[in-house]
Amino acid sequence: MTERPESRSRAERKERTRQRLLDVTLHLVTERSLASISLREVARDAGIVPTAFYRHFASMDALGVELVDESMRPLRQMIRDARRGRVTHSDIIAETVEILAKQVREHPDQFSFLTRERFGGVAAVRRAIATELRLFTSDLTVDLARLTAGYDWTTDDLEMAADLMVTAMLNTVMDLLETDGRHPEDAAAILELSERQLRLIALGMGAWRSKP
Amino acid sequence: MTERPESRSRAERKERTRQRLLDVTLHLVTERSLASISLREVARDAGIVPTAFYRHFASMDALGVELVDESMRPLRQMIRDARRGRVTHSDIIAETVEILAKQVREHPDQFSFLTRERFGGVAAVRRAIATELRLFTSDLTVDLARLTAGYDWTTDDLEMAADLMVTAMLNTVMDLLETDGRHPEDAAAILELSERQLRLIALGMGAWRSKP
DNA sequence: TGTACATCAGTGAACGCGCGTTCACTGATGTAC
DNA sequence: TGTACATCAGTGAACGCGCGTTCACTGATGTAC
Repeated sequence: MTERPESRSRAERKERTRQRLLDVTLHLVTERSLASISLREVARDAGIVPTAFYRHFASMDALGVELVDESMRPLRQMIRDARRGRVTHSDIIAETVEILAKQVREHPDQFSFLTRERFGGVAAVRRAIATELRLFTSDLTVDLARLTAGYDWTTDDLEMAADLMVTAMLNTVMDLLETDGRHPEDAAAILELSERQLRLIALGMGAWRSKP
Repeated sequence: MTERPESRSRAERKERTRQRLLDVTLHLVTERSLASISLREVARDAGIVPTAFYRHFASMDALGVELVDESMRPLRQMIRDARRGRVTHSDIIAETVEILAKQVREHPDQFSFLTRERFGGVAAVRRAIATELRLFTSDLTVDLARLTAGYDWTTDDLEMAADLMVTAMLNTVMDLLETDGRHPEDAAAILELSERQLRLIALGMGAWRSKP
């Protein structure tokens, strides 16, 4: 009845090793860039011999691209939370920043990886992140369209505003990650700053329609 | 009368080699991150033997910190241009974006280095860039204070707005660098986007004072 | 259920390579007299 | 101006190390009969 981990199927064991490789790399990448992490180092930390790495990934770059997918999960979860949140909270901006803070707190390694490698050395990884962020901006544009229904905003203008908001939020994420979690009062100040910035953008949007 | 380069003084020759090391690294860093560039590679490209590198810098990290100083020069020039520009141009935002585009066009390697290593692997370099950017935001805050004289903006709020503008402009820089200069029409679209975003922020600032 | 064979995740030795750093050196430039 | 010595940017051999990748392998798990 009670199976010991060793008795799992070969496929399960392989999947576990693969996941360990991803986890270990994500952990290493919080302190140094992906480009400076070696295949041997990752294999060592995952408890396998370097050559066994190739049973799972063709190269560290390939692993990096997989890691983008995995790291985007909390971001996608964030969008889902945000859309649900809007039903329960009267202040959309405060709610959004709260959700952002929660996701960063719960998945610091993933956000660290994404913001760090966004302009890092590996082209394939950079491209994968850019694509995912564009999808994120897209979703936000749709939400903004819903909120500004009735006003004479063009899709292009909404996209522009969404892009600015995503930029501001990514900057918030990077600031949050730099506080290291050792100074909670710093984190609170950053979140307050972020909230004010988003509010400033929202005010700008309110004034926008009266302009040509 | 006409001295050949070989006849320069020892101090001059040393300075030239040092500059060559910095130039060569800046060029290499546009394609890969600083952390993945080797001392030997830099020495090779600069035309000296690896051991001679130590006559100029204690390590690649030390060279990186020097490079921050050097790369910040176009940014400082930008501020000077922007302040002068305000006398000659009626539209501050259009002028600012023009100046930004000009500086990025003229010094792509420096901007590439700064935006890339801003969250890169070398802690000392990251810190040096953060410090310089904070000074940049400071200067912008002073300018905003001048522009909003008479309104009831607090310094804290001005700093918040300046921070958002700097964030937006850094994002513009990164987008510009990604177009590679091969598609001038892309660059024009990015600059138009940037201008609209800054205008949105300015509108927000106009509406801000009527809020608590 | 038992047997014979196939699969394949992980092993371990070996390779050639570029790395950072040490060291004693060379020879042109600079300085003191 | 000429000579004797000091300085020091750059040289070249050497080192030990970790790297990515190859290869033939092992032995537990899976499959066919």
